[in-house]
Amino acid sequence: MTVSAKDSANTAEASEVDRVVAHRATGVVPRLKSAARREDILNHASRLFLSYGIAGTSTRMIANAVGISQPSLYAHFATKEALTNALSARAFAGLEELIAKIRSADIPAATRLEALIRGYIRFALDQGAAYRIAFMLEGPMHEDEAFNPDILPGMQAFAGFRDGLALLQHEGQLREGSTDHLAQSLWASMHGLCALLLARPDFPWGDIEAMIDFHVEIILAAYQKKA
Amino acid sequence: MTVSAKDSANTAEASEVDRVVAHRATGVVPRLKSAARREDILNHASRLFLSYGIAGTSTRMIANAVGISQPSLYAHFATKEALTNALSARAFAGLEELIAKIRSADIPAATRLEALIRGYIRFALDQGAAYRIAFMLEGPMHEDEAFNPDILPGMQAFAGFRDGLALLQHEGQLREGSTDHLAQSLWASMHGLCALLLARPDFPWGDIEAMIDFHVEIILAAYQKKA
DNA sequence: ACTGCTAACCTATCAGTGATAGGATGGAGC
DNA sequence: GCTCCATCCTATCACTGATAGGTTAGCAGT
Repeated sequence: MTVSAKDSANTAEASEVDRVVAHRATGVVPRLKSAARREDILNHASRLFLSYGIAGTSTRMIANAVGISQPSLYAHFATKEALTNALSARAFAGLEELIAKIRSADIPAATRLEALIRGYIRFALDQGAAYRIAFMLEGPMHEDEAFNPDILPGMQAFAGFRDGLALLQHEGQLREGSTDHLAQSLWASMHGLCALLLARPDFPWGDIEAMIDFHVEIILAAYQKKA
Repeated sequence: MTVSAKDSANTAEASEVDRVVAHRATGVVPRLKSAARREDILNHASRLFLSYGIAGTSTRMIANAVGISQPSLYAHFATKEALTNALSARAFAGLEELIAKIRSADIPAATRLEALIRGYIRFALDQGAAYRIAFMLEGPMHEDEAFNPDILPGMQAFAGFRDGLALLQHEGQLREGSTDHLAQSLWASMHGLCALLLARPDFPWGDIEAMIDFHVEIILAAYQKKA
């Protein structure tokens, strides 16, 4: 499957390569300032990751899409992993913003928990590639391994989420107990659905929106303060 | 990080390579019947996956560990993916058995749900490599893609889990509603914790066993029939 | 005990991958 | 017009998964 995916990727990118080469010949792919080129790379990588997966997208495919040589990528990112982490960081900044907005939003406290949960799930499914990078890729093998600061963005977003829960708990909207335990447990419940939907889109889920609604209702009831 | 992992893998395996080469010279690595060799390969691959990850374990590392040449692996498995799937299948047969045992166990119906949940979580954490292969690797990119029959073992285990829930529901132990929705939602809740613990062992989880207990209690209450 | 066949296994090699070394070049500032 | 340096390139590396095709160990039949 990996092979066929790579093959289809190559053939699918072939026309794009031709186009880019043609552009190079006529000088249409201009030199860009570092920051702009960096964004350019991230945009193309993001699109390719969605089509061919992260492992299935080679640095050469990204470079071809951008219209530069493969080694030129390394002027902006030390490794392919750094590139994926940067992509993840950019996306997670959006989630952090969303969570902060919900946390201080002018909506009833009673519906803020649901807004947090639905916001998280929507983000994960919309930004599948970034979400995979932060929370689903093969990371360190042993728990005593050094904490990788590159995936901090995801952790920061989670911290914002936990703070939101702490506030809700203070307002009496969340059930009692260790806030850390509650945050991690709720995180797990949300992540489970997102991760399975992303990893196994071929599973017979039925109506996915209905499934999400069902799950959200159950975990809402589970973590909300008992009436 | 991938690079360092690979490097440490190579150096760590170096002594083993030497040992194997020495064995070859004296003819101590014998020819094995296909089935035995296949099990041999799976055993070594399983061990290596735990240490270096799936992507971080090359076919040459596996072959060296077994004591055969790298191409010889392809007499038993068409691709590396087929090898990992076979490994996953072997492990999931154990989960299926466990679930079937719990389903028909001579324990009170009231505690059978908890047994199912704890059995699933324990299996996922114990058989981390196999679990990753079945439910956490980058799979098909689009939901309309052909269902991959190689990961059937995981799906079969889930089917057994769903049947167990259907029985519990019939006995009045599970809350009402679509059994499929309930099974998928509960699956998601369990998977979320397992997936996060496996993917991010470097997260400050605190006492992991306590975290598991906390999560299990919450989802038990969420899916059990209301008293 | 010899022969022959087949499964098991090997070496050599392939294209593709992430990454590095070192040289070319074009545009901004004097 | 000249210089300088950020930008970008070609050439190459070690390693990966995978394939082609030849070698050999060991068992079956005589």
